[in-house]
Amino acid sequence: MRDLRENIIETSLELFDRHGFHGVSVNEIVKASQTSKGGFYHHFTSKDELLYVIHDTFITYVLKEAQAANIVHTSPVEKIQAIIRSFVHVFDLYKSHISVFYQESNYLKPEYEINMKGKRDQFKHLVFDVIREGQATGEFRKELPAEITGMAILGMVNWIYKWYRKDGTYTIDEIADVFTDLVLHFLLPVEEHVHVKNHMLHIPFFYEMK
Amino acid sequence: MRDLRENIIETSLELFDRHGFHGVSVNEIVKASQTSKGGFYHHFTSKDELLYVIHDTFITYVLKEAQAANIVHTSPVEKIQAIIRSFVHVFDLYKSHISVFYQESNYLKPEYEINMKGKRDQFKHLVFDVIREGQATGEFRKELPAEITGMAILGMVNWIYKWYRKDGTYTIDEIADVFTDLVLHFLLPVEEHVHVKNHMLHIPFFYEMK
DNA sequence: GAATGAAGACCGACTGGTTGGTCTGTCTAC
DNA sequence: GTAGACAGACCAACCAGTCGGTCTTCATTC
Repeated sequence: MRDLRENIIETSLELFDRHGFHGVSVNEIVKASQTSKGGFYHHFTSKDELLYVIHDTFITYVLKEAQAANIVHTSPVEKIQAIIRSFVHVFDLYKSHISVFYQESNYLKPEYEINMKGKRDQFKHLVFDVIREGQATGEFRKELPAEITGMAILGMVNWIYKWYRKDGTYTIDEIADVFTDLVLHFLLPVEEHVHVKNHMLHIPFFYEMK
Repeated sequence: MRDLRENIIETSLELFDRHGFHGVSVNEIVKASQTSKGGFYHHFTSKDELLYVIHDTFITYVLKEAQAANIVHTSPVEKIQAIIRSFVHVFDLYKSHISVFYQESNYLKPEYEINMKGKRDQFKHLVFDVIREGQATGEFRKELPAEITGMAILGMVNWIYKWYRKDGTYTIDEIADVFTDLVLHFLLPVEEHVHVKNHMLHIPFFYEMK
């Protein structure tokens, strides 16, 4: 029980993940964290603030990773691969944060919500921009509407929180491999696929199988 | 105010969509529906049952559509197109049902939850099976793991509820067009893309543009 | 190096308001 | 006259948050 604040966050995370934000009362959090009402409200101004802190932790991480990938790499093909890879990996690190986030984010008080929405939008537009950039250079199929295609990517990755299990059949790396492959297959023009391996950051695990 | 039961369902749907299941009390539902506690509990045994009814309405529809598509069409390419198309279209019909469903389904009492999970799993496996079938006939890329690929499809489509607006830039038909195109691009072997138009149920709207 | 005191960490009984659900009863239709 | 449809006062449970108080830590003073 080193740091009570951290302890409360982790305990609530488990509880929220299992029963949802509204399925857990402050009293239950307090009991599970082996502290008291006083202890809780000493560290958080409200139950809502706790929710906000959970959200912010993970979304700040995602955004930073994506921005880094955007700077490190130059070609859109590499960028989109790196973004998907790091994005998918976040689910390994912050699975319960993300579950809570998507299940409860619409209950956030306005003052918190504005902050969150900004970061989410930044990330979304980063993805859109990479797609548009790839279309401009001719590396990606020009006929695809960038917004719909972008939302397809965000959707398939975000949905991971619903089904991914750390002890499941596939590792997060394998999922990242497949997702990157799927996305490149629909982004790249058909003629380009012959050369696709030259662009690849690494060869997906399933290319040797079957 | 013909049928009070229907009235209550539709009113709550609007309220839940805006404030979430937990953000709306039975008293508020009752007031908005211009009835009383007695009226409400005459038609529903609990607030949870109302949630269940909302869930069941839409998921039963999705499943029926997909099963029909699975029977009507014979080739996996056609099947997957039809399933995606009908799946995407559900968001036009049942947007608020679906929002409530994904935001609150984990609060469902066990007795309701079991029923729901069964139908969801049926749908999921239907998608998996179509992919495996296509791989068996050689129409789809054999190297892709069917489960991950299937979850990618389910994810991108399910995510629609987060961003689709009836009065948005793109119609639901256009979204279905793009999604079907994306999916076929990653499912079909590269060599097959030259012939892809022969398989297509219809030409996507964006193929003529740009 | 003992005494002082102030600030932060934490405790838990308590409160005011709300919630889902009940129950008695009335009003209508057949 | 009986059964379903609805009304609305009522209730126990519970909830997030408060507040007066204690215990610990540690810099400051003599």
